[in-house]
Amino acid sequence: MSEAKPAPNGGRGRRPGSTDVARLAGVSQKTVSRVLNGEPYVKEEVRLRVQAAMRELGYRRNNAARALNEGRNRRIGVVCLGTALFGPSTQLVAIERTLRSTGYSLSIVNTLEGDTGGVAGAVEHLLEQGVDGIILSEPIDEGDDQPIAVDLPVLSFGQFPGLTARSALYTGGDNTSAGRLATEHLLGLGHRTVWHVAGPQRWWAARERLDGWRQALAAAGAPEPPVLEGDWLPASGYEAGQRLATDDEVTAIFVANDDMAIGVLRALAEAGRSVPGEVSIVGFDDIPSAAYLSPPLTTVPQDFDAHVARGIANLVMEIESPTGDRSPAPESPPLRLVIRHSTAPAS
Amino acid sequence: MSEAKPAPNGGRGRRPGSTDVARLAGVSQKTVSRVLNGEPYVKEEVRLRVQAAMRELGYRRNNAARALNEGRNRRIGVVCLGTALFGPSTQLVAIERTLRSTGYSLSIVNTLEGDTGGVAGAVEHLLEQGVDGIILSEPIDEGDDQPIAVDLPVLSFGQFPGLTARSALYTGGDNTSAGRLATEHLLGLGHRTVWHVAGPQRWWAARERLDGWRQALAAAGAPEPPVLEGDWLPASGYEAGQRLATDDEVTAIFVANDDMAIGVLRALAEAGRSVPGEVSIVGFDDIPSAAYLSPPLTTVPQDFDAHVARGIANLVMEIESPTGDRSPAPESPPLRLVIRHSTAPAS
DNA sequence: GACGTTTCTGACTACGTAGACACATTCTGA
DNA sequence: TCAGAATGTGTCTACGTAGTCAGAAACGTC
Repeated sequence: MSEAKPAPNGGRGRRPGSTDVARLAGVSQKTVSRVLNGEPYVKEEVRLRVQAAMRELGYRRNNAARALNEGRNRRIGVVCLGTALFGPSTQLVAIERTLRSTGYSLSIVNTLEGDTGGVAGAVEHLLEQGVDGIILSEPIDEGDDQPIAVDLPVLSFGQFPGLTARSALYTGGDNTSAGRLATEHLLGLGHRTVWHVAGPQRWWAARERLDGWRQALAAAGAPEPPVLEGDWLPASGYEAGQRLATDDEVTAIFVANDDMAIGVLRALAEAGRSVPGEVSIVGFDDIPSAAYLSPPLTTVPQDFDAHVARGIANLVMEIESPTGDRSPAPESPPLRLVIRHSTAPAS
Repeated sequence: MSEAKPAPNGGRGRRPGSTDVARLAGVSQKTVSRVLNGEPYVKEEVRLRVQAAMRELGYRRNNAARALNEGRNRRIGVVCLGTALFGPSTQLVAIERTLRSTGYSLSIVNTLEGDTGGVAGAVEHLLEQGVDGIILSEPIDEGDDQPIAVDLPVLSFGQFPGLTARSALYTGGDNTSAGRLATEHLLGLGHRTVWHVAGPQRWWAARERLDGWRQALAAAGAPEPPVLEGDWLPASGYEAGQRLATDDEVTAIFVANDDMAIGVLRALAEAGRSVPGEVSIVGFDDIPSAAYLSPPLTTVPQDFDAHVARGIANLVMEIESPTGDRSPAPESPPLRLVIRHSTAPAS
């Protein structure tokens, strides 16, 4: 063979390392490292020479080597659920934005249905990548989950049963209070009671919203109608709406997210029951289209940025100086209700 | 100080490495490596002993070391736009699913508005992480972008001007044909012409859909009304709808995504113009709630899985055996139109 | 039983970075 | 002028994995 022995990398002559920069600048590799990390005790003239050499070679620090040397990757893994739902998607964007400002990189893994091990499998995948911390984006409780033990800080947006971690942090919007708020709004309009189209009860957020609804009813002494459970999607809201539409007793419904509320609205419209004339509806999330539905939807907006920022701040702190402390009780951001035209006083 | 010198890692006595496994199993580190990689020429009995030792120590391969040794990270970076829009979110989920089956890990970076350098900055961030390939999820053309040069394979879902890469791959749904399809449907119903509420023209997908609309009009000899440009969100659709509602000539509208179509529907409803009685509307995306709007929306669904799968297959192939070839002309998956109740024959 | 395979195992090494430490040079103050 | 600090630079090394190569052990064949 006349060809040179193949380089271990792609084939293009090896990417330059700090050694190459050092040679070009006429200094030692260690000095290059110093310049790279902005350490003191480098003569200004040398610093400039090294920086010029870096630019000339198109040098870029090798993160694998750095990670190996330091024993950490500056990387955080997020376990998502593999859906394009508004809440999870918005939260992921917030996570990325927040994380980037901390200097950590972001790996994501989805737990797909039918996936071996579900969350456990996803976590394992992240551990193999060598992440320094893990975020459980939408903790769900399948019931058949095997317990998960991780020797890393874990941030969970909702409580996750069966999780043992080096330190388990918890943050999240206060779904319970939000559910209570939505229900109280409807009760305050004079409705005898409020029906509830819940999210899938495997989801922590769905359970909390239901709890809030239940609390509000109990506090008002209102009877608690049977719960209808959907899957967050409009189709399931539509089905629930069809059933509720047949019952004249139903005058107020709290739907656990806006997408399902769209389905409920449609079912009521088809059944000829006017909103808010005969039935009042409150949604949850305040998706961008909520204001443009027929009628515009009264709903509870979520402040993802706030609780994501708090959670990640805690997580990063825990990674960099492990205390093993639980995160402080999350002070919830102020709750709001956006009142539009899908709710009206009981007739 | 009486405490032991701090270990370079978090503090817990160092994570076990292949050397520790080797010691426990009474073999050399290299043999552990062989077992780990399923290489032949390891006596069955030894293999079992090593595997037992791995389990006992909770051994997990150190990926940083592996990456350093191999000169590649088995990692692909995705540049997203930092929105929770349906299309991008759905596509990201599809990317994760597909990528995982190839053995690559996924890093994501958003290009936030106001971010230094936009796409260029995001790409730089990924390069620093040492990714082996890059995906531009929603290529947009800001006009003021500095050109981007990368010595890596890059997969772009839409053409990205100013990109120079080791090999630039391109895949994407055929937005042009889809736009034509939507427009032809409306023309076929007897409408004299079709108005268009376009997406932001910085987006490749938005430009393509507009092109398709234009082509269909031209082919039918229909006059081309002025284009209204939105930002994908319902609010912008609402504004466009308000303007269109005042013009009795408007009997058919192709809206570049379903979210904006929701806004258009709302504006028409408020103006007392019935859909589809007076005005027909076609959306794009087929979001889950499209079937539950009032009226249920006729729309063009996108097949993300198909083009993501094709694109990533090409990208991975290009990473593992670089040919520098352009990807073959993408054979588009069959286009569909979901006809619901927002379109009707012209009166 | 001598030879050649095939199977199996280990020693040594590179990968790129940054920490520990040694040493040289310059500066400061008495 | 000299001790001692402050400043600047280089050498050596560890980090954990897997490639290269050397060689040992087991097997078959005439």
